[in-house]
Amino acid sequence: MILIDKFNNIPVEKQNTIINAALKVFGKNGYKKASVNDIAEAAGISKSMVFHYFGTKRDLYFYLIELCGNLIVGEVQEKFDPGITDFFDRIILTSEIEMAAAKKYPAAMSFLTSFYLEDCEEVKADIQAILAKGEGDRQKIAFDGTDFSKFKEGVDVKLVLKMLMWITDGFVNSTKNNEMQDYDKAYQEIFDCLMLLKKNLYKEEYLKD
Amino acid sequence: MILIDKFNNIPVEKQNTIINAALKVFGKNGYKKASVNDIAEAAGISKSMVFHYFGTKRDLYFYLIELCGNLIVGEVQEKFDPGITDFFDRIILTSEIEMAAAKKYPAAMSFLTSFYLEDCEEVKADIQAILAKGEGDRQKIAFDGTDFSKFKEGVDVKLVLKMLMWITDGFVNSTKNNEMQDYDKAYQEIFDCLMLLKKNLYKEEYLKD
DNA sequence: AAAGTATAGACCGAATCGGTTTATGATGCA
DNA sequence: TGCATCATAAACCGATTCGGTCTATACTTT
Repeated sequence: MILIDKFNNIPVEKQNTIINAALKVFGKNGYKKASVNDIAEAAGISKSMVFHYFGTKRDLYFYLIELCGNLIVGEVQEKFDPGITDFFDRIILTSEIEMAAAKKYPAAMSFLTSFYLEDCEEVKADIQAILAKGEGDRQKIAFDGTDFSKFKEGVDVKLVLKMLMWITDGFVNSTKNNEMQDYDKAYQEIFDCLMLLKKNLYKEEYLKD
Repeated sequence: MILIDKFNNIPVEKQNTIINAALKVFGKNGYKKASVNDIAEAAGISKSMVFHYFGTKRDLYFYLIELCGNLIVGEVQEKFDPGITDFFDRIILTSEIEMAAAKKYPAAMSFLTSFYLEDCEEVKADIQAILAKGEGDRQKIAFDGTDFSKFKEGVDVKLVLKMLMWITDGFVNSTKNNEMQDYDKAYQEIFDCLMLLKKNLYKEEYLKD
C-alpha cells in the first residue's frame, strides 16, 4: 500500500479533519513556518501519522494544492454559466463558488492565497510552475462577457469592481477569525450587500426583478 | 545608558527601518513564529544589535505595542472632530487617521490586528490587560453622534456600515502585499469609493457638496 | 496464535531558537 | 598618542524545535 492510499482508506470525516487542520496551519503561517507538529495537534493526531499518511511535509503541501485546485475548478465547472451577463449575478455566482468551497474546506481560501504568495525557496519553483500553467486569469473568467451597460451614468465601473473585490476579501477575512459555521447566513449578508449596491447603482429601468 | 536609550540615540531613519521591519515580521507571523533573526535580516542589521537595543524579543514586542498605540491615539486626538456628524465624513476621517499611521509605519495596522488576535501564552496575559484598559470601543468613538438620517429610505445602514468595514479591511489587506508607496493615490481610491456610495445612497437633497 | 496494521510516543541529528560573548574598528577625550 | 568607550558583526551558547524515523503496543484479520 503506497503512502497516500493509506490516507484515502481512513474514514472521510477523519480525512477532512486532517485536511482542514493542514490547510489552516499552512494558510496562517506559510510553508516554512508551518510545522508538522502544529498540523498534527490541530488535527488531533500524532505527528507520526502525518508522515505515515503523506511521507513528507512537502508532499502534504502539494497534496493540498492539488486538492484545493481541483475543488475550485470543479465548483467553477459545475456552477459557472457564461450565459449570465449581469454584473451582480456574476459576482453572486463567484461568491457562491467560493462559499461552496469554504463549506467543504473552510480554510481553503486562506490556504490558496497564502500559496499564491508563497516565497519559501524550498517550494517556490514548483509553485511558480503550477501558477504558470493555470494562467487563465481569474479576472478574465469572472468578467469576460459581463454586461456593464446597466449602470447609471457616471458610475465608475472599474471602481465598483475594485470595491467588490475589497468587500469579498474583507468579508472572507472577517469570517476567517470567528469560526463561522452558518454559511447560509454569511451568504445572505453578502447577497444583501450586492442587492443594495445593485439597487442604487443600476439605471431604474433594470430594477424590475 | 539604559537599553532603549541606545535605540533612541541612533538616527531616526535607522530607527524607523528597524521598527518597520519588526512590525512587519511580528504582524505577519505573530509573536511566537516571528524570529529575531528574521527581524534583524529585514532591518539589515545583525541579530545582536536587536538585543543590544531592546534587551529581549519580548521587550521589543511591547515597545512596538506602545509605539503603535501612541501613534494611533495621537492621530485620533489630532484629527478626530466630534462636530463632524456626516456618516461618510466620519469614515473619511477614520481612513485619514489610518492612512497617516500607515504613512509613518506601513506595517502598523498589520501589527495591531495581529497583536489584537495574539494568543501565544507567553504574552497573552499582558495583552489582555492592555486591551482591557483601552476598552473604549472603536465603534463607539467612530460612530457615536453620527447622523444617519441622510440615507435614502430603505437603505440598511447597518449593512452599509458592515460593508464599509469589509471594504477598508479588504483594502488594507490588498496594500499589505504589494509594497504600496503612493499613499495619496491609495487615499484617492478609498475616497472615490466613499463618494460613489454617498452619491448613490443619500437622499438627493443632501448631495449639494 | 501468527501476521499484519494503525497508532502514539520516544527518539534522532540537524537546524533554529532567544540570548551572550568576543573580536574589531571607530570615536572621543586626555 | 594612548586609553577608554562605544557600535557593531560574527562566533558562539544551551535549549528548543525542526522534519523525519523507530519502537512498542493494542487491535484486526487470518
